[in-house]
Amino acid sequence: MAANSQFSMAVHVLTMLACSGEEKIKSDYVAGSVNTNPVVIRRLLGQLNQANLVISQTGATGGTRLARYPEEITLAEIYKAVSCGEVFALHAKSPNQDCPIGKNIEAVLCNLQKEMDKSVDQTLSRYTLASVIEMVEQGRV
Amino acid sequence: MAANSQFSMAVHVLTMLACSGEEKIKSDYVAGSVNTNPVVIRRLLGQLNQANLVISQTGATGGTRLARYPEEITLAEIYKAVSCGEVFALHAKSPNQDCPIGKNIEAVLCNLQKEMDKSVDQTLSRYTLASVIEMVEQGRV
DNA sequence: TTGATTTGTATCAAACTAAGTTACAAAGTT
DNA sequence: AACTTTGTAACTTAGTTTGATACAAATCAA
Repeated sequence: MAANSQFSMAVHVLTMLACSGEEKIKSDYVAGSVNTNPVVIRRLLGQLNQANLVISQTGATGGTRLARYPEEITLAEIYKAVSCGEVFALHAKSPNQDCPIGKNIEAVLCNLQKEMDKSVDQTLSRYTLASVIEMVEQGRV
Repeated sequence: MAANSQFSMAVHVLTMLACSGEEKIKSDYVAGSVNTNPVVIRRLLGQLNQANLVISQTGATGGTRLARYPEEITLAEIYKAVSCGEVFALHAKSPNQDCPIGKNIEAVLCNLQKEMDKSVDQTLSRYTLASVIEMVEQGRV
């Protein structure tokens, strides 16, 4: 399965917004840097808006800017905003409940899933948008 | 995007094999418990076979059994065997290289990706198939 | 007020992926 | 030789993602 690339795009877009400070940026401009369609960007910004990460404005001088300072936005928040928030999925179809393993495995996996999500969250919480900008500016790898 | 459910299925299948000890199990039987098609199971077992987690045999008395003891198989190995091994994907299309952010963001994300993968690996390494069986048997949640 | 611009969203098509199904060759047992 | 099971190819179906077009609603400037 192809992993979600929306998170990468979101970090990219938010980094651009962060670098523009208070100035509002247009979806057309962002689309140019991300190399995609403006509507794709607006859809993504819609999700980030719902998560209170950005503020958008319609109209002639409209556009989008960050809702908070880059130091106050962690990558964990961004991940939560655009991902299903699950590293792996539980069974699509429920297992056969007559099988003793099938009956109990789901609960075990569900707990494991929660633990994984916590682990991912902790790792991503160590970074803020500000730290990403630093790395990008320094060309550090 | 929908996360991969193959890992869940793999853990389920391997738990069944573990509970059967040395006895070989047929894909038809497994399919019944997982509630899917035998060919789907055989495809999955093919991946697990390539990762040296199971051993299969064709023929009238054929089937599949674990290649190692359940204590020696970690969930991290299973995850690696059936997943792309990436929590999130990098940009599908490469960003615009004329943009200073687009130019450097990929390297930063790539490093972050590696760190995430390591974090996931560490968490899953704490569990073996044997510990999963314990949890399933105890109906512990 | 009018015209221009931009977001937000609906709708559609194309591309891709995953899952399920059928079919059958190859391997192994009796 | 007859039977069973895996391994795999080929195809269909369903679901998701991406890209594109279109347009209403919001906002600003003249």
